[in-house]
Amino acid sequence: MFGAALGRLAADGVVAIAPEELPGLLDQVREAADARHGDYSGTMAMALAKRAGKKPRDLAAEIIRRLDVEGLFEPPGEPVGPGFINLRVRDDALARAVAAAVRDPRLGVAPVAAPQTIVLDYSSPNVAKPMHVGHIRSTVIGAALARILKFRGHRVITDNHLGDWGTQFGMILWGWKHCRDDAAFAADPTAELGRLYRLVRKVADAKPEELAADPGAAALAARHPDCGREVLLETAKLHEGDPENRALWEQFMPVCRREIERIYARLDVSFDHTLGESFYQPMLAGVVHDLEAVGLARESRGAVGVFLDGDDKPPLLVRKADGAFLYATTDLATIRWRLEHWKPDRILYVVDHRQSQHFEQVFETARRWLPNASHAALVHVAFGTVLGDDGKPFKTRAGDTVGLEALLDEGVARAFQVVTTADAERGTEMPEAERRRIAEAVGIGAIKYADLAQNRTTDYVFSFDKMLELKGNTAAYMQYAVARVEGIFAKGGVDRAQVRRECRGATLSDRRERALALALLRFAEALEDVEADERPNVLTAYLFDVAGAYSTFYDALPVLKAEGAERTARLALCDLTGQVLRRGLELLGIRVPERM
RNA sequence: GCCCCCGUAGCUCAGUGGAUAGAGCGACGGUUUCCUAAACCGUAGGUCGCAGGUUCGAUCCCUGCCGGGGGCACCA
Repeated sequence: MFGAALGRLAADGVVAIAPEELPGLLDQVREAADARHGDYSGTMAMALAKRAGKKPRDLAAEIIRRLDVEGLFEPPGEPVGPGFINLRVRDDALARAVAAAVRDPRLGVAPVAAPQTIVLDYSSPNVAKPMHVGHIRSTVIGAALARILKFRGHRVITDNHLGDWGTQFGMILWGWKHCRDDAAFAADPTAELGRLYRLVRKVADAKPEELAADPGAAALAARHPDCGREVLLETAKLHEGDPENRALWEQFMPVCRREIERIYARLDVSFDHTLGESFYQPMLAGVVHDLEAVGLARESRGAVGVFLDGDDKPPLLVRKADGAFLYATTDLATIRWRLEHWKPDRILYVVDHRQSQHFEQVFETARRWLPNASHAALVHVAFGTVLGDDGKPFKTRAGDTVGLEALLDEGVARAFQVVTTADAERGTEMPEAERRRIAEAVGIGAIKYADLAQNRTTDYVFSFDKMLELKGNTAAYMQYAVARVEGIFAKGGVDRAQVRRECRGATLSDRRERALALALLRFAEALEDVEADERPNVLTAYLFDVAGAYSTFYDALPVLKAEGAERTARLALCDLTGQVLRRGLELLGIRVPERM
């Protein structure tokens, strides 16, 4: 619409506009900052005025003169302020859009015009150690992005790049050989492997303050002063194909996998593929060889590295002096394999921001090494560190971290308390089994939401109290809005299919109806913005907006007691609200109870 | 020493070129003969770290400085 107007503007010789700057100018039509100014406003007149040799307001008037609002907007009035072109969506257009969206399975969200193949790499825990709170961000953000991109119409391939081949297995192997408890392993293999990992890690690191706090580890460290080196030896033996270590690895892997699968099930997280580091192990020697052959990598101080920025800057090491490969080697092998087998347009890595330099180096190396790498966008979707209440990083290696499962349990337990209290006060007498189900959805939803709602680039202060708060900007607020929608349909015995059929268009006489309708129809914009910079918090902000608009609407206007077309129209708004919130939460990986 | 990220209301954080900078929590004050008050409405609270620059316009872009965090060859 504006494109056509600007085209006519150029054709009429008012101002020259190059075709490539058109998208930028059209981007200058956006949601108005203040509802009093209308629904959307265009600001391109100010940008173009100088070049046109006109006052911004006069140029805005020229644009308005050439604007065909196509029945969607009220004809714009005079330019406002320095040259804003304010637009208000026509009520009848808004009403028709609501009627169309309410019976559209995609809720008015058109699939992208040019679908891409996108590989999404997220979660990627080290399977030898228990999952803890530090794993939640990559897992939850990655899974949400996967669902959103898929819904947008892309071909999404999710891949869990498991850490199943590194030094942490050397620790378990060493522990198994020196201090295993067979009875404990028989009873609970996961717990025993976890114990071994934590114990050996302390002994191998031999940090005085840690050992002082753990007499058992200290005694072991005293007997095995060379533990650190021996652990690396065990790792190297595994990598070289030593039969004993290989057999133990085969024995441990299913145990470790079962453990993380249980947590994924509880988080509603899944993957199309789980190709861990071990999968690429047979290709690593070839990777180093290739890099050397094309002159990218060379030997230095016994190791082999890729020197990207001259000899002064640290290289990207792909082989250690002892012959072992590093995670850079694996990452490069992974990129090559993915490009070859999946031919993606984009590969997204949802990984801690502390690894940004690593990814810069790996991506740059891949681009120089693999000709087809330049056709794919390699993107590090970085997120901030999970901090404790004290503001210090939640380090796996620090010892006493919160286990992920214990965290989920606590969230659910707190939610159960709230559900039970609310139920008692209200006298709804929900059976305990239902209250447990609701608590699971609300508790885990709260934890996921707290993570997703924050801009991923900033550090994330983990706090039970904050994430389990069930009021305000939380999953529970949205879930509650849906429950109130359901309440209306249940109470009124209303047939939703009939409402969808019969709705000819919402009557939008009240500003609160109008605000809700407008918010509901911006779903597609929100999802588009999420994709633009891989930020799920754009979607949480949007859903919070919708839920807020609905709460205001719900509080002020009767639905079931309304009559005729107005009743149908309000029911349609309720129905669409329920559908948008449900779909939005589903895309974030958050369950929605029928009532709460 | 080099590189990256962050400094916005008492607290936790959105917003990243546009009109009077927003939300949640906390504080204070209102709303329930009415579809779930886990709600709604209102009030108070800000030199957007500091200083320059670019721009018609800067919290947002550039430069410098101050403060905080992180990373910088054989862990991942």
